[in-house]
Amino acid sequence: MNIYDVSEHAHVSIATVSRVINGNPNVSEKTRQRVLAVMEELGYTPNVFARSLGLNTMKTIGIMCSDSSDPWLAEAIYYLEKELRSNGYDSILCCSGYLPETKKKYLELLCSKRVDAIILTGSHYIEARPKDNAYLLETAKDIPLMLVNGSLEGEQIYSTVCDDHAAVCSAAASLIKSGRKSILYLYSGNSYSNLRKLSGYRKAVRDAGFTVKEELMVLCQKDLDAAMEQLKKLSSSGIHFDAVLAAEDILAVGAVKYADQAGIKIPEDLNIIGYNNSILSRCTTPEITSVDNKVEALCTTTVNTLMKVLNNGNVPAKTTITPELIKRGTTNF
Amino acid sequence: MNIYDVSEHAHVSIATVSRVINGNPNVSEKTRQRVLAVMEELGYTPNVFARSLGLNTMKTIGIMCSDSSDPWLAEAIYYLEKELRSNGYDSILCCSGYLPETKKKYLELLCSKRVDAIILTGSHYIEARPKDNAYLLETAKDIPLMLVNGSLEGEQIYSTVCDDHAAVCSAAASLIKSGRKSILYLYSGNSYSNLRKLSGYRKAVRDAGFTVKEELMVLCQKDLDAAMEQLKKLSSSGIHFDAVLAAEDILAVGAVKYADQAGIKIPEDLNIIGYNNSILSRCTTPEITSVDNKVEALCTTTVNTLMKVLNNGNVPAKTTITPELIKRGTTNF
DNA sequence: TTGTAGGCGTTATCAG
DNA sequence: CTGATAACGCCTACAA
Repeated sequence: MNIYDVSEHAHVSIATVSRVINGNPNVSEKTRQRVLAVMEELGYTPNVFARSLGLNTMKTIGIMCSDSSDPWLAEAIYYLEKELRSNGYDSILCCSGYLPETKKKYLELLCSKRVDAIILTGSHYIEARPKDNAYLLETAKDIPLMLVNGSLEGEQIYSTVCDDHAAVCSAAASLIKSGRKSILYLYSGNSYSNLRKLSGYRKAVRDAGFTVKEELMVLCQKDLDAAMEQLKKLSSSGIHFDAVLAAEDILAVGAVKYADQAGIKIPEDLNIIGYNNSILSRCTTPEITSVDNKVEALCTTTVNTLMKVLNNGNVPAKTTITPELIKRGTTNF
Repeated sequence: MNIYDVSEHAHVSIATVSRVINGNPNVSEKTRQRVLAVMEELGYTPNVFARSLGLNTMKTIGIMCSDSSDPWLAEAIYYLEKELRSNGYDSILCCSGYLPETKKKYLELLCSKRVDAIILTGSHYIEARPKDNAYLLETAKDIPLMLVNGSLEGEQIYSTVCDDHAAVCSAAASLIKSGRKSILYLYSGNSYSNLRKLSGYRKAVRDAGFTVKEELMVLCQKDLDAAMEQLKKLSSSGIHFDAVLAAEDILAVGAVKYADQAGIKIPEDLNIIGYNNSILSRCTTPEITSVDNKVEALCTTTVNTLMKVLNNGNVPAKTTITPELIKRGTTNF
């Protein structure tokens, strides 16, 4: 079942059938109707492979992320796919994990599939050392690269980010203003975004005239139990804190459970702020104050930008979105 | 940059280059090395579009789900993509929403993309009335359809399901055995899976010699606040219950929060069981006893079956996986 | 072991 | 407005 069959049944050439398929106006209404009728009758569908070969595009975007089961990334993927599809694009999903080698390998794999562009979702793709990002610049010579919540400068690289630095800085400032003296900063990695958040924390502490204490900035696995254990250990080793500012909601949940077990009152004796405003922040009692970093806005902006790029439009290399602090029961300001 | 360029530079025919690309043994080692060197030097990558056209396959599977940001579906997608990729297949993601028309529309869309098979993820694709599933049978005439946690009989349709009926039945039985008299069953839809769960609940109640009360089987939006409000309303309207068996973890979280607010003690005065054993079940205090319906096993089994199908192997039309009750703090058995 | 030639199903360019 | 024909890049008999 191909274009020849249709052309035969409709008594026209394949060129005319092709014109009908592609909405070319240079076809008489009568012919168009006849061709459409035959296509319907034969149940004909154009072969996308042949079309791709000719046009050298499949109208498909690669969506890369480290782990699509992560709630934040899952939500991002949802919005990206939806937005891309409404623009007529398919999405090939590719979970790369967190290792540099596999990230590179999968990026190349996706490229070899000749996708029209690749969206790198989440902050895990940008490393602190420029040389670790070199492969991205290399890939971007071939196809556009879109970063969601990551930032990198380069030809054909477009970033849409949430201002994590400002968000953490302002959250920490709020805690300090409400009387908190020792804010524990809990984070789970050294990605660019994590470092930006950390620097936001440092700034807020300095701005308030306090000294930044190394022992109050704690690296911890991105895991509920790990966070609880970490806090328990810190506390019993004599480190005092009256607030926990977490770089991930799941760590904040760990903080709530730690307080529960230790008999510490929230928010009276301990304030807690999470990050991402995910459903996790609403499962605990009290519910967790959390930074909403606007997944949906990040994703729709990314896709809009991409569409302009693919249409050779002029677009900014970087768009910044402003996060918002959602106040709930774990803080008292 | 195509196979002709490579053949020229390597002083061989395109057939030989093609053989090297495809690992055909009928090439002298010397020639192979020369060709490989040229490919490397030119940075040649085979054009997948041309290849797809000839072979009539892109080695791509369509993954359909209603909403990829749902935690359970997100996890399923993660495992599916990973497993497919390790078998050399790409995944095109397609979120269809919950409406019958859009589900049908997107299924056809995916088909027109000539994917090798479609995986329907989650129980939302099977409706109670056979006529509502007719379009699936129709599609399966063209390509294999794999159901993850849904079951339908038909040519080229393969189902991998978790025994939801048994799981709910046994969970309810455990509650009854531990002395609970009035178990409220909270669910959020009328999909095939939901109806199976409900019937498991009914069975357990009947088996225990109790009468099944309609007012104890409550339909509720799949939402935290909706669940809380629903329970509050039921309670104040005089309906008594000493256990909540929820068809979704998020509903169980709602139950915990309801008890918190109403000053009801868990598990002494109220038992709660959730479903899916998602991270949500670990965020509350106490943590929620939940049915683990084995997402990973469901997904790897599905992909394994699919691979056999695509290799014309003989495979069962239906595989059932046994769920497991994970006991935590919201029950006392 | 290697090369030649035909086919996969479109789209696009011309010529009419 | 319509038709013939040449790409698009690869795979694979078949021939040598």
